[in-house]
Amino acid sequence: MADVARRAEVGKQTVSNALNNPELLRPETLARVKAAIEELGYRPHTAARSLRRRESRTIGFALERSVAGRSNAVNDRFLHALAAAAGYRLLVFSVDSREQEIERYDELLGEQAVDAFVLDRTGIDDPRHRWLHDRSVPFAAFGRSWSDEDFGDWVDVDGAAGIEAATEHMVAAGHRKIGLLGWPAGSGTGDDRTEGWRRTMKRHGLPVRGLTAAAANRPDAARRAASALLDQGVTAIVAVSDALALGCYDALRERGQRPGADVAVTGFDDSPFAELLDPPLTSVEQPLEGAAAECVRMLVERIADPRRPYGQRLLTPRLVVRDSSGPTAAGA
Amino acid sequence: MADVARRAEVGKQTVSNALNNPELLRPETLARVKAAIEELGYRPHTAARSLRRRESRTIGFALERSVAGRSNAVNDRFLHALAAAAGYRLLVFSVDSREQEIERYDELLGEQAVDAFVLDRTGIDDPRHRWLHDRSVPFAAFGRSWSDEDFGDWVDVDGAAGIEAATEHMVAAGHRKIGLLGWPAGSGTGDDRTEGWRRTMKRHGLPVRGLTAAAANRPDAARRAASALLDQGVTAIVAVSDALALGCYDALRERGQRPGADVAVTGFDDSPFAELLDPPLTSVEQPLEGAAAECVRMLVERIADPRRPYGQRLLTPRLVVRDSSGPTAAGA
DNA sequence: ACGCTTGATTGGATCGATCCAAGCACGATT
DNA sequence: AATCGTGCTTGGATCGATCCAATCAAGCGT
Repeated sequence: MADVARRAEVGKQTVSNALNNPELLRPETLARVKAAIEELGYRPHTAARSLRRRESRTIGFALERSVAGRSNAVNDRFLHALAAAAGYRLLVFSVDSREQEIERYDELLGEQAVDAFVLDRTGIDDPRHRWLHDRSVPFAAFGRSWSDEDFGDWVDVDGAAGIEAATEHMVAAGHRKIGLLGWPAGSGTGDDRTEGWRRTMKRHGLPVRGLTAAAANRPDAARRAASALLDQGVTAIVAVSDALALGCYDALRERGQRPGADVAVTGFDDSPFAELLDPPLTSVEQPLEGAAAECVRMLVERIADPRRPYGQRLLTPRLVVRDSSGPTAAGA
Repeated sequence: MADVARRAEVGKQTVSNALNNPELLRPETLARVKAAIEELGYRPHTAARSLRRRESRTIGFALERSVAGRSNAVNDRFLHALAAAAGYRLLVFSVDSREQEIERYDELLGEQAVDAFVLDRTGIDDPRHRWLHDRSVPFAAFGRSWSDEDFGDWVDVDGAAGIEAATEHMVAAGHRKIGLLGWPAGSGTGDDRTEGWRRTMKRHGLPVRGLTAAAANRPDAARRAASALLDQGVTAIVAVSDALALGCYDALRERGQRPGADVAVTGFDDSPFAELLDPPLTSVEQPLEGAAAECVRMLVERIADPRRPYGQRLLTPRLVVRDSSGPTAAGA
């Protein structure tokens, strides 16, 4: 910095102002300083700046060990968008469990290596929210806070609205007997999505009784559950995950039928394999980039004003229509 | 730190030594300092340490924008393992192109925010290697350096060995006419994998002529290519990607045949959906954790001794056997 | 008992950028 | 023309940990 100051024939403080409060400088001086910075390729030293400012301008994000069976590809786009957060760096650390995650929070905060955290995969009565709240650490969660005391800012995808879009799509294609393939009751996410189907059916005066089945994301269980729905004579199945939709494919093939042609099928998540299937799977795409951007926005606002009330935001996902849900209306 | 020193009744330098050169302290003093650190919950300030030591102990990793069609789930496990690198932090930043990636390198190095980089998805004549090499920036690549001048340390998965394992598995099950479903020639990775099949077939004195087909990772192209192989009367197909294996599934079903039962199929990458398929897909699993660990190991060694010769390492992947490749030997 | 060596401990200077308060120049006002 | 005020610029102190050189205590041999 001293070199830049000398070259621009100003004091070092003026260089600092040129970077942090450019409006304080006379345009002419500012230009001279900027030129010197450019010529010398000067960049402020991160550590020195953090030390003096008492902030790291870094966001921490915990990467949990991949859980088998649970789709992790979701993280990928989200992470990319998070990393693109303007003005902040992203420090990624890995944890094997919830408890370890909080331990690492403690470490990183103690070392002042991060200013805030972004949380992922929130659970029921997630201990992280309270821990961070109690210490007034800024954080934003991707995934709603499933506890009664609604600590913290969060963004989530409106699963009900996503399934609603899928169901509407089926209705518009002429289907009337539309089954829902869900997860066993009790998971907040799954119940939320199921509710989207139920309310859409009711709005259209369509039947819901006996038209739901549930299974975990395993191929055999999903196939059996889908089979049970087909036994009810449904002409369309809305699944709450792509893995479950895959079970529908299997169940249909078992009967010599074809997804899309004989029975319409939709999934959820728009996994990478959705477009690789035959027929390609219609699925609900999560707005991960939007969610990441919203997390960062909330974080920035919270850092600016730590006392503002907590905010929440639901993002509406988008239905990606492919061949598995049509093109022919099967309900004629 | 001053507080800790006061509490332990020593000078601040002694506290520093307790952390960085514990062997310099009398055991008794060390214990007293450690106790004080514990009681006060003291943690060294990252920025201050970086400033003085002139190193950040942070590794940079560029996350490229997800390319549609290309599996990104691979990154997930790799990233987790990278983040677990002992003694180093992981700074993730996002880039949209190769050129932008180098720009960001320049920025981060200028700010002294990172000490080294880990590279991913290396390409032919990758510009990053030379750029980093010219500036003597420590780096390690996941993916071999495909250029003649072999700049840089790298680790890669031995694709040929992986396909070899898959092919051997087929041979052991009694198959003799084993087809290879590859990518169009010209991709280093694809050609390497194809070579693994060829050499295994030759070693066993099995035919290779007319038993290869190629397609990109798109469902229709893959299905047609797989169909061509089936026309040749193969009893087993080794595919160089899971997406291509999916094409085999489709081609078989078109003929009323079943993967695993009628014709054996294997894929590559062990994508999350491999075990969701019906039948579950036998696939070659990449040792991503090992690759990440090896990258970090190489990086640490290079930082310790910047002049040591560049090193390379090939890791052998593991075949995950599921139902698509058996259980019945079809070659009888 | 004394000096000497070894080993642990101490205070002071330093890394690079920012904050603070004081200084200077310039233009406007009377 | 002198004074005042505003706005830009300046040097000095500071953030927290580490490096350096000097000091101090203890242990050993003579």
